[in-house]
Amino acid sequence: MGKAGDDRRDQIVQAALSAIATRGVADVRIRDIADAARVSTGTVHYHFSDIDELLVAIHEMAVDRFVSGRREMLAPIVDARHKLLALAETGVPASRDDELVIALYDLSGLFRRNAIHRTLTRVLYEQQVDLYCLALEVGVAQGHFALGAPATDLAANAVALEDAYGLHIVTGNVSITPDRARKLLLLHLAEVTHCPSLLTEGDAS
Amino acid sequence: MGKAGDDRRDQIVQAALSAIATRGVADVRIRDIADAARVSTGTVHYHFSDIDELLVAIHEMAVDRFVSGRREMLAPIVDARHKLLALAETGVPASRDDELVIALYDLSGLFRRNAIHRTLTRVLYEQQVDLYCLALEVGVAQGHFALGAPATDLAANAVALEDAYGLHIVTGNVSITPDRARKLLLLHLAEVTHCPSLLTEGDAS
Amino acid sequence: MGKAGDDRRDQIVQAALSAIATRGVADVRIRDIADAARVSTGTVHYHFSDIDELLVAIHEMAVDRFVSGRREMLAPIVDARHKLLALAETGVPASRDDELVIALYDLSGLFRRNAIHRTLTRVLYEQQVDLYCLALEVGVAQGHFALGAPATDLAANAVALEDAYGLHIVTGNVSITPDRARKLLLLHLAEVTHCPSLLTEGDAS
Amino acid sequence: MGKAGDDRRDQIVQAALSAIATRGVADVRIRDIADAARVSTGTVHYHFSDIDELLVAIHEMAVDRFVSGRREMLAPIVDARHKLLALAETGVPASRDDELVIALYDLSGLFRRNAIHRTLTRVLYEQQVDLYCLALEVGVAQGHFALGAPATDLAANAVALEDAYGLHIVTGNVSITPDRARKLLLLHLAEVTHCPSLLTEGDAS
DNA sequence: CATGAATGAGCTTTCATTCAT
DNA sequence: AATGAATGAAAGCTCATTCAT
Repeated sequence: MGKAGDDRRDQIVQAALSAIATRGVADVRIRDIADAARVSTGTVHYHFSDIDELLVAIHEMAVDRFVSGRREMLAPIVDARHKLLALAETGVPASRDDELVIALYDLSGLFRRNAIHRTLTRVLYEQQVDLYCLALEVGVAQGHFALGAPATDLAANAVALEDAYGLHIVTGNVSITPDRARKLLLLHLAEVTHCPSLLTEGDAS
Repeated sequence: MGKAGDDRRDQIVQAALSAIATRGVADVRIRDIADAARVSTGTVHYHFSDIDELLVAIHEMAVDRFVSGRREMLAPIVDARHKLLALAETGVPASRDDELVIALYDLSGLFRRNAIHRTLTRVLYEQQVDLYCLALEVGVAQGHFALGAPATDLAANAVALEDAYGLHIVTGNVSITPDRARKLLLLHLAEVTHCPSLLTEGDAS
Repeated sequence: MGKAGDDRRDQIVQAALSAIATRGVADVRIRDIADAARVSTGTVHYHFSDIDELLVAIHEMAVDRFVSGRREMLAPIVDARHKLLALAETGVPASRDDELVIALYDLSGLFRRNAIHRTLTRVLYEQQVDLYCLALEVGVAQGHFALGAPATDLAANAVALEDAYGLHIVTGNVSITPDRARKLLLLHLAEVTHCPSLLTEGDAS
Repeated sequence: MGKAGDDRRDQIVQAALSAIATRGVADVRIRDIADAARVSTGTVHYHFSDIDELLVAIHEMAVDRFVSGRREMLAPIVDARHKLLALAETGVPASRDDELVIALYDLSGLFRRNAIHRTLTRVLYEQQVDLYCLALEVGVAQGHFALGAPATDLAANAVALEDAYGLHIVTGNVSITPDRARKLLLLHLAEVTHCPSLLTEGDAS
């Protein structure tokens, strides 16, 4: 019983993510979401009492998926340099059509409506920082990296770069292509870790 | 006649900026803008036949003001280190209530509605990059900085940091205070310019 | 089978009466009735193909219960003065929470939707008049009452007083408490029957 | 400015009264009211932020009109017997189509939604009692009436009869015609004032 | 028989837009 | 130029009703 209901909820949330990526939070209508989920508007309201509840659910899902996605990707990698390369690879949206990333930026703008959006945005940020932090510290332990500042600070900057370039890419800023964004991120990482091989391998990949 | 009309237009644009900062683009209504400008909704329509025209005007004004503001601030400063410090100082919103910055982030999200918003966002970005670029190159010429990568790339990263931290600050992410954001930005600048004095003076200020 | 089905019908009708008393006919939803009956909305529809059918059933039950309740109460009483006292006692709702009475007033307002509600309201009224009429005529026969007008007219007025005060009580008119309503009704009865002992015994009870 | 706006408000309230009398509070829609007032639904909302605010305004107007109408009618009448006759004449709706009375009964049923409806109903009741009270006391002073109970109690009963018969008339109870209701009310008044001439004159009118 | 997820017609409400003043 | 009352299209939301299970 709960299973089927949850499935339908997930289906709607997933459709809503897509609808938001397409139209933007400011312009998305229940009907767009219903259409994308192939259900009626009544069904959307049956599962979410109002639109804000749905928006929160979308934001939660998006954050979850982004966080767990990267964490799982990172876990099996042993060499910290490869961890960092993998982070750089996935930290920048592959294209301006990355629905998850587009929605994440849009939803963060709802912080005025509901504080949960603020919290989710902050949690997402902190999780990303933690991922970078871990990779940096492991790299130091492995003797690959030498840090000139606390790992936390360097990690914070790395995530900030991801965030900013991600925003430029999804808003279609032609100055910033995914490739260039990734290169600039690696440039930063190579510099602060004093590990030039990041650049070489980054190019190679 | 044109003069008075322009004044009224400016008044509305300024009020709209404030209204957007308060309610968010997604939720702002003509009525909010009219209220903030102390005029009627009819007057808003008299000066802006459709709302997108108004949003573009706001975006243009915000970009203009931000760009020219920083440029003028920077012009009289001779020492590149001081230029950089000044950039770092003003590149991060002083508080989460910085209406200009809040509106700029919000308006960039309208790129789907009208390509002008995309262009304006890109122009803003490039202008900021240029400012940093100039400061870096002057610093090299003055013998204060030694760059390990093209000035453009380093400038791009600096602006990206500004952008990301600005977004976190205005959305109320408590992990990122203006002070910490400024410190992290300076950390980056000191590292890539190999000019540690940026940190010292940054602390002192 | 029919037995069990009738039980379920009764359960729903009873729940609906309660739901109407709580929310008012104007605002009651099938969902409220289903909740009160501890069944699903589907079950309500299974037993009552449309809502008006249910409302009629509720009205019928309420009228039946009210009429038969008073009739049974009255039957074993011999002395007409006690009959009248008993009528006065039960003719006024004991409190503003009397669900049966609340629902009866509310349902009478549905006369526009379905003429049966009009008929039921009239039948209820006439039955009450008959009860008073009988008591008055028995009292005359017993030599306790002397009527200055036809028993029907006096009975009509008595029921009218019951109705009006009942309405005030259930709508929460603080000017009219159950006690005061009963006293005013007895005042009227004592006067028209020229039987002052009604007042004395009324006070004593 | 206020004048025109108030006129439009009054027009809508008046139309709403009519619409409620026609369809019942439970079934009336904003569209019905807008149609009756010959305006758009938007205009109704422009003047009344929600439907409850409008319902309260209607109730207030109905009570005002009913109270002041009877008070003005009564003022110039000197003889208390004529006052009473006039009250009886106007206290019972002339027909089941009396919009003011229909609406008053319907609106009193909204006490659950908003306590103002309860208050208004009570105020209406008390005003009517005051009117009867005055007439009774004047009659005593003029030597026409001899009361066997406090004027307040007798007045309360008179208003209760009005209320009950009014309700039966507007709900279309064929047992109770306006003429019969008036006769029964006068019967009561004649009895409690010990002034049989009320009946004679009542018949004559 | 009973359920409750799903539906969609129909309602209230919002709000950009118009226009007489 | 400026107003704000009025509009009505468009949106969110409610809820009676259906139907597969």
